[in-house]
Amino acid sequence: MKEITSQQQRVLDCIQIYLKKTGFPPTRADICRELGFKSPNSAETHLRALEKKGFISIESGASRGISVNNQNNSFGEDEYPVIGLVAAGSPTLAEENIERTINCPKSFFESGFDYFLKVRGLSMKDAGIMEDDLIAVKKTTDVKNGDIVIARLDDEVTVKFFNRKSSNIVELEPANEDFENIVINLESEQLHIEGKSVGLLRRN
Amino acid sequence: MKEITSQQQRVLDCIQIYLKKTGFPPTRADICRELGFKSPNSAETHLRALEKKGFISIESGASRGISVNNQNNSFGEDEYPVIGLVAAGSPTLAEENIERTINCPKSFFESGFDYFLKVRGLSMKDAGIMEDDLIAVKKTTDVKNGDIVIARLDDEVTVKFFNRKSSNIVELEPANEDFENIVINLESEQLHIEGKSVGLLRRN
DNA sequence: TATTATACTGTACATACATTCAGTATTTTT
DNA sequence: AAAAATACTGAATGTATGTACAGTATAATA
Repeated sequence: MKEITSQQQRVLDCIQIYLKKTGFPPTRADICRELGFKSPNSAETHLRALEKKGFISIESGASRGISVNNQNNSFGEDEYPVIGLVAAGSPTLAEENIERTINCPKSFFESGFDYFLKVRGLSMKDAGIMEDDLIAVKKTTDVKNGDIVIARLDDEVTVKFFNRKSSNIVELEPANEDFENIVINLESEQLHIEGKSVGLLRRN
Repeated sequence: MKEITSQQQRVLDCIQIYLKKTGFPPTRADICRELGFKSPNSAETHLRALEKKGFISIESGASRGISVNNQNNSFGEDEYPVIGLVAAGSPTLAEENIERTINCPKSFFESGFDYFLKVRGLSMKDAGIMEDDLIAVKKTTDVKNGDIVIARLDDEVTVKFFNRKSSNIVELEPANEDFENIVINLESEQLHIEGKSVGLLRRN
């Protein structure tokens, strides 16, 4: 996506506002009226520039044939992948790990998020995380004590409470008395923090 | 909103699919092509019928000037109210009970839903429902044993498992050993089923 | 320095489109 | 039994609209 000029941005905004207001795209004349242009060709050239830069698509010959391209990321407008909590291996966004995608507004979980993780087992049940729940995961290594983190030890991926005991000792704590704390000595073991939970989605 | 005929529904669906696919509404000719009509007037009359019944609006003279009216309820396209679980009184959609609204696709929870209910207390914690969780509630009285229902007894509203023991006896079962079952004799007590849980949303 | 992109005005024209009129037939409502 | 709504075909028409062509001017690249 190339750079956009301020005037082109005005035209793009105009299209989106018009769409929201009326439900269909503007004509060249509509854009001129909204932005004060006196020639339909002013709108035309801006539209062609926006098309060339990939911000919009224009259906040739069709009246009002403008559509705004909203593919900001590779997963469509608001499509987020659902990844199964595989016992071995990191939860990657590789296609073979994606069970499906869920359409969900970007701002749905406060701090933004990157994907859904489907939970296996009941090790976090006292934290209200049940089997097959979808955890909204934000990819980050910046975690604090008490955060629910997605952690990888060797090839094992788990969801647990994070608790740094000292500079070298981290405990991963389940929320289920049937499970035991995992104590990790960072000097002898490798711990990867894949991200943290910023929300949860359950569908009955 | 008046009744819609099956053919009118096909036209309405056609408009929405076309919109999703192209980003702008169809022309009369487009509708004919999609649905196999041979005269643009077939589309025209259906559009006028849909307009008359309030399903769409038509901007006179404008090409592709069709917009779909999605104000089924008073909360905008995809805005769902969040209602606090008030100890007394039914969870109504009265404005004073609405804490805020959440933007969320209509199809987000499988069977559709009507509002979010903010949970108070931990009586359902073993079912993974924690304090301040938002339960997606579908307004219905059609509940089965094992459903998580929003029930009202006198002026008390609770979330519990539903269990009909006999034609006159219903038990509302918490998911927490610190709480006890509520046994209701329908002959002597009034039980209102406000709806049932079709999902859950938690935001950290 | 030449060229390309940006940012317009203004005119013109073919066609994409909405819309009306004239029919036919079936079903639903009054 | 009459009237109105539904569900079409087919033809005709005015205009709404995309788009090309001819200019002017400034800023950004090469």
